[in-house]
Amino acid sequence: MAAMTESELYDPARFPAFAVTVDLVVLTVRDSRLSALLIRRGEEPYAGRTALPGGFVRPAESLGQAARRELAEETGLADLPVHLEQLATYGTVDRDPRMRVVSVAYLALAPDLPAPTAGGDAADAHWVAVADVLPELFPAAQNRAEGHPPFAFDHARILADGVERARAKLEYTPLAAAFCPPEFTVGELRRVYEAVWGVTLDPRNFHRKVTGTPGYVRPAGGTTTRQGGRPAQLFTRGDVTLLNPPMLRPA
Amino acid sequence: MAAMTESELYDPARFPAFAVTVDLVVLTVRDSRLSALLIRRGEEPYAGRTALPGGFVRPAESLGQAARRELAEETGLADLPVHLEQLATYGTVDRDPRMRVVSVAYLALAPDLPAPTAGGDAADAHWVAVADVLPELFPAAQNRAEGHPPFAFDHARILADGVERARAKLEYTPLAAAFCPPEFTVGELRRVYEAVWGVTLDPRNFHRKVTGTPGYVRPAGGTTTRQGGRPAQLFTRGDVTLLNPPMLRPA
DNA sequence: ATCATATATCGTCCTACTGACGATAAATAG
DNA sequence: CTATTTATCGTCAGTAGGACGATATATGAT
Repeated sequence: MAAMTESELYDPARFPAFAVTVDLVVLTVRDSRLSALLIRRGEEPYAGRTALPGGFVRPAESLGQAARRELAEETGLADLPVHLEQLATYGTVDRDPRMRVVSVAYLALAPDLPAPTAGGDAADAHWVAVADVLPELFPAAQNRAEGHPPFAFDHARILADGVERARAKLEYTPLAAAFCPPEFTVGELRRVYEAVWGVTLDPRNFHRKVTGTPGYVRPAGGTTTRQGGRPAQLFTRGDVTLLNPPMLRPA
Repeated sequence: MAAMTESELYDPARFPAFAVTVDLVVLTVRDSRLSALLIRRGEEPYAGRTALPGGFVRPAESLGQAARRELAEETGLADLPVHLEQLATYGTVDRDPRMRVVSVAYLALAPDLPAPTAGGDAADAHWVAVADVLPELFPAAQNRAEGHPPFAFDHARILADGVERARAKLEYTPLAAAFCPPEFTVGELRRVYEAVWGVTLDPRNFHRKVTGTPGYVRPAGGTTTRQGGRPAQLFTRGDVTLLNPPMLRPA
């Protein structure tokens, strides 16, 4: 039995080839709303449907390299300080009607970009508020229950998985700062949590929590009045990778 | 540009095929030690090296189905009540010298099995204490620093990633019970945490924590004296999927 | 039988963290 | 000049968690 399994392993004819793609869940916070970078498909299958940016992995690049390349192509900006991590891999038999495709999804968290869709391939990419396309992820908001356009492939699930991953990571890592510019205020950081989690947080307790968690943020020296009201101190990202104690989502 | 990308997408000749495999990180707790199911490779490449069980994904099965099939083949026991979840996907260009292989790793958590390696393909599979092959994951133990056999491919990293996933999941999910038989004692559950995290926990505080977390465990009615000492109450798994409050690893 | 030992379980004390919320500071809008 | 907005500091009570004492009930040794 074991020998037969080994012979099967090494016989490429018995194990047909797969196409491998990367799909990107690129999230940002715009106007206090969690938003995703989405495209509209121009060709079959699923022509006209909303989809995640992505593409085939090339023979000479690793999965992570493919994800970074696609990200640079779709956002039109290379070498961005965006956080990129693998999300999950999707390999249902008939998720693509043309051939057997295994898709490795990546999650990217970006600050609100100055030129969101400037580049070439990014011509048809645009930011969409997640609450408008997946309202079930924001039960607190009054869901207008509008019929939003269906997604291509299993991209609705991938996007939902990416949002859930981001929500979980905000709890115990300092990744919320990845949604902010290099210098940010406590209020801006709080609005990130509120947008991603779909909740409202007490500004006073949040301020105490952030400034009291060692290594989360470091004073940058200046102040700003970007948001109106009393000027707020500017901070930069700290150096910890794990928040202790963690930020807890309200039950 | 966008049109050219689309034409690339649909031209199978320009995007060569990948082989797709699943690799399994199967963990259990035996004799109070975290152990993994490992095999010894019989053929090149990496003949003689230690490796994770796994194999090629078949054309008609999904990734999860392939993982369950391999698990059944390797453990020799089908329909086991083991927890199985996707871990991560590894796709470095030259991780396999024969061809371009993308491997989707799965994490399985099992109670100590009565017949660990009974089945056919499982002839050369055996349980190995993780601390013996990856001592750097257990800095608290006095590392005997023995040269352990090197792993095939990138399986050392995959195993390490699986252990780290398991460690994290014990904190905020009731998955520790997946290492226990259907009925277990608080002490047995504590030894799971101690084995996986590589720490010692205060039995009194642990008992208070577990019995005080709503939905984690439910009294089964009987008692047992499996471990010697005063008889302990038996419990079964509760119905929550998220522990609140979570079990916290000692800093 | 008695004692040593091992495990299980309950309780106490103290500190840290958190949620609810009052109060003050400093900008802008009218 | 006043209302409004955002930022920041404090207070207070309830909860959770680490350290650890005390007791209960089994097995194994003498």
